[in-house]
Amino acid sequence: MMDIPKTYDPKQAEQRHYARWEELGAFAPETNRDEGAPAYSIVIPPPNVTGSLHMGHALQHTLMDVLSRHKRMCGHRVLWLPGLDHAGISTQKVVSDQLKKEGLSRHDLGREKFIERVWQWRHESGGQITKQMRREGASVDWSRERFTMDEGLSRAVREVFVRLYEQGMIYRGDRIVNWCPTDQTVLSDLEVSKTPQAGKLYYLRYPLKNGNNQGRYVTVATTRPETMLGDTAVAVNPSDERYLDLVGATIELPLAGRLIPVVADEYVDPAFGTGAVKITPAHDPNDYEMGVRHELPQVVVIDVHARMTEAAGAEFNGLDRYKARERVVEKFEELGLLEKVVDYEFSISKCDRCKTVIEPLISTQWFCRMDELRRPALRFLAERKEPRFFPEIPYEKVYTEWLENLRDWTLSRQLWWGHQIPAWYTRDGQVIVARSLEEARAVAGTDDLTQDPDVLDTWFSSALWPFSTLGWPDETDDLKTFYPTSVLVTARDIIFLWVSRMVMTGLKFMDETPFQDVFVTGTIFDKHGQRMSKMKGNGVDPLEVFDKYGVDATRLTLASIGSTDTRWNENQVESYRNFANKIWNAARFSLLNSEGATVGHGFEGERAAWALHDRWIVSRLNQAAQSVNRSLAEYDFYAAVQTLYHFFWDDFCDWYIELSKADVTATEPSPERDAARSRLVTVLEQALRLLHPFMPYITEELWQRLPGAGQHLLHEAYRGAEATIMLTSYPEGSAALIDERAEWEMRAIIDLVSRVRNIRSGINLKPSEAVRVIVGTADDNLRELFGSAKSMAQIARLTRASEISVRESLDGVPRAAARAVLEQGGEVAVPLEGLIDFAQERERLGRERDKLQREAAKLEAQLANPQFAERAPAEKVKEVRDRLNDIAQRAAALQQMMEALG
RNA sequence: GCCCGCUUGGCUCAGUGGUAGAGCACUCGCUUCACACGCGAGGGGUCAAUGGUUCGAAUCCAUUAGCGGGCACCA
Repeated sequence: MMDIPKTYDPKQAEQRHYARWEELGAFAPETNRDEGAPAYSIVIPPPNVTGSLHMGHALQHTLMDVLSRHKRMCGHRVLWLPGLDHAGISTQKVVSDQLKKEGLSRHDLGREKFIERVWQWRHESGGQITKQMRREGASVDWSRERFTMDEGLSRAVREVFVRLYEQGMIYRGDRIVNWCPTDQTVLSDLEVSKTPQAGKLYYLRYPLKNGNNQGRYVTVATTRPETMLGDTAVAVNPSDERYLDLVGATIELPLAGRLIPVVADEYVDPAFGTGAVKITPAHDPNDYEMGVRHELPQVVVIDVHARMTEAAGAEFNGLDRYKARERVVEKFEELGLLEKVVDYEFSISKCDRCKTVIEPLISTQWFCRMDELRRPALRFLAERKEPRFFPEIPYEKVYTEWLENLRDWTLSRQLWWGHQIPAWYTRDGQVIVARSLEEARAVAGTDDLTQDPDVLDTWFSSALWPFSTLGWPDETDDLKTFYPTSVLVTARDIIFLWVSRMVMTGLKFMDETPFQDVFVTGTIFDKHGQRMSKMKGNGVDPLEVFDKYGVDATRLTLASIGSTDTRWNENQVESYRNFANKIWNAARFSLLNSEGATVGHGFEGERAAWALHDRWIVSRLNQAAQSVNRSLAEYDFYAAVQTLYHFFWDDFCDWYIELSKADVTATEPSPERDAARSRLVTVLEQALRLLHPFMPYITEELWQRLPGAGQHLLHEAYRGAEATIMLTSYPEGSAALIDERAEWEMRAIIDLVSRVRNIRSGINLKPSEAVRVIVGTADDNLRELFGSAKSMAQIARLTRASEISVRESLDGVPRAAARAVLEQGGEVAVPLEGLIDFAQERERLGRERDKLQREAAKLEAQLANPQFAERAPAEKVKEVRDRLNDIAQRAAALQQMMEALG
């Protein structure tokens, strides 16, 4: 306690406390011994096992940790469950790339060996992530850590798949799908994104066959000429008069030589292009639909590698799709069938992961019908507002609209890493969906089965996360206690991919929404407003920020970001680093003067007998506590941080510590000194508790050093646990301890002190130069307040005054004095013989008076408006009238002062 | 194309009907016995524009502009 450094070193504290908390089991819900404690649970959005944590993760984790620590201190049985996602495509890609460097492909290893290799990587990479989370201070229960490929979760995946299949909601079939030629797998609609593309629109002439149409042609417009080789019709709108006579006619498809019909379909927009559309059912989703409507054949001319097939004709067979495009256009030109080519901007689907242009292909895949799943989700939102979105705008609407327009979900992926689809095929093509090979064999009556080689979309297992992690399908205690979870905290880009699907499966299998609230975090951009990304290399590494400013300061910055989109601003972190240092030094002062002090003491006896600043700080503390609790209940993290920051810095440091100093630093030991010191550490201890969910490390570090801090301070639910601030009770804020009178009185003192300081500063007085302060006020209460020996000593100390005198007015004060009007009534004068520039002083007073008069004029105008008195609430009218009186009084006082200056 | 959000001091952001706020930056003065990552005192904004509703608008409505986001099967 003798040698507390002047500067807080975050690293020290960060290294010590996390390991201890973990050892104590303080993160586990079992630490709570209160049988009746309400449960509070959060499942973490499992980070991809391939990734390292970025600032977005740090943001989410900070918010979840604040909530968890807060609720834990409130005595809830808290479970924050950590885990990782196997991230099918990404992970397979990472490991494949590693193999590539060794000159190998996954096929060289074979499926089994490859998967072994992925597991190996999973352990290395996963360790990095959990290490980072520990650094963040995340109070997750590591004993319940889950991975989406764990046996338990895999079992849940199979169970859900089988049940949905049995109910006809999962089916296998041929459909046109999004195919990524690079990743060699199908993708769901959510895994492709449309990007604008500057391209060309090619106008191709298709000659008509048939007798009387000889020599005529139809022109179609297309962005993908190479697909014409797979055309099986041309469509026009049935109401399009230009083409009325053509419906039913036959076209001789150039290059292919195939005969194809002209069909009529409402889908065609007569206003676009030529009003005639080429139809390629095998390679375009819309054409596919139209093909089904008109029973058109499907000619597959592009394969899974985006190369032309044999069906495209010998001349094109094996060509890359873009090469084929050039060739087709050349050919049309040669044949005189290329009408024109125009520049055209359109959007194109790309694979989210590798940015390859998607090739729509017809393929046999597993799908999930969403209708029955989404209906309850929409109903729960409409009828019960579950889940509740924070912020409600825009996310509730975005979520609803997506659910309303949902289409079937493509479940299968042509990968090796993931949950292999629990479907087996007999030699004669029978499909058996079962929970295990044994079950499948029993059903099939044969051992001669082949399992479907495909795996499930990663998001299929994620969709079950809130209950699969708690032991489902078994009815475990955890499931009963912690489902549904309390809140989900996540980034907005996975509301569809993940949140909505969890809601749907939760309602389907647990009959309850998996979380009451969904808090959507903001997005952190770089300082230019660009999204942070690995590719751009503009990301800020949380670990570097931790190293530079400390975890607590970073957490405070992140907490105040909350749901706001914001540009990363290091200055903010620096200012919170300074705040941490302020806390450190406030504690340092308290500890350097703590002999004889005990936390929890010093506030004995009638409150009315306490000193003003003690009543005041207790009032402020309780106001702050109430406010923080209220803010957290609404997920208003920013407000909570602001409250804590200003309570600690402004109220506690700037005023309370200063006002306590005389008593606390008395050189002679005395019961009074002990009591004052106890009060100081008691308030500090409460403040540290309030700060703890946001700044776990520094608060623990300091709390451990407080005299009298120990097990007896723990929340009763944690009785018997080792002493840690983590398990103390969170100050609720008691209305009974809020003292309006003390706050009014302190405002008067603060105002008086500030006025005198302002005067001192205005004439550049050295701190060492003492002044005389004369207060004049007709208010008995104020005279009593300022005139008490205690107050006079404190005011003198804070204003560096040699003498304070309090009177009924400033009459008789020498002309050479700087004066100011007090907000709560009365005036103050500081005699400054020889130091005062009368003209300058008059000017200063005049400026202040003018300002008041301008405001008074506004208020007068308002009162003069008869409509105002008539229509505004009486309470408001009175408020304005009172304020006007107050301002007028002050302005008059200023006027008098100016006159007194001569 | 449709839908949504944002626009507040130099910067990053709070504020959602009744006196414009914070942090940083800036100016002045301070080695005042916790802290210069500090202390004290200041300056700075017609709240994007226009119109409307209202006794009263940064706040509600409409339009416009700029920025950002989501959705969409227009070849």
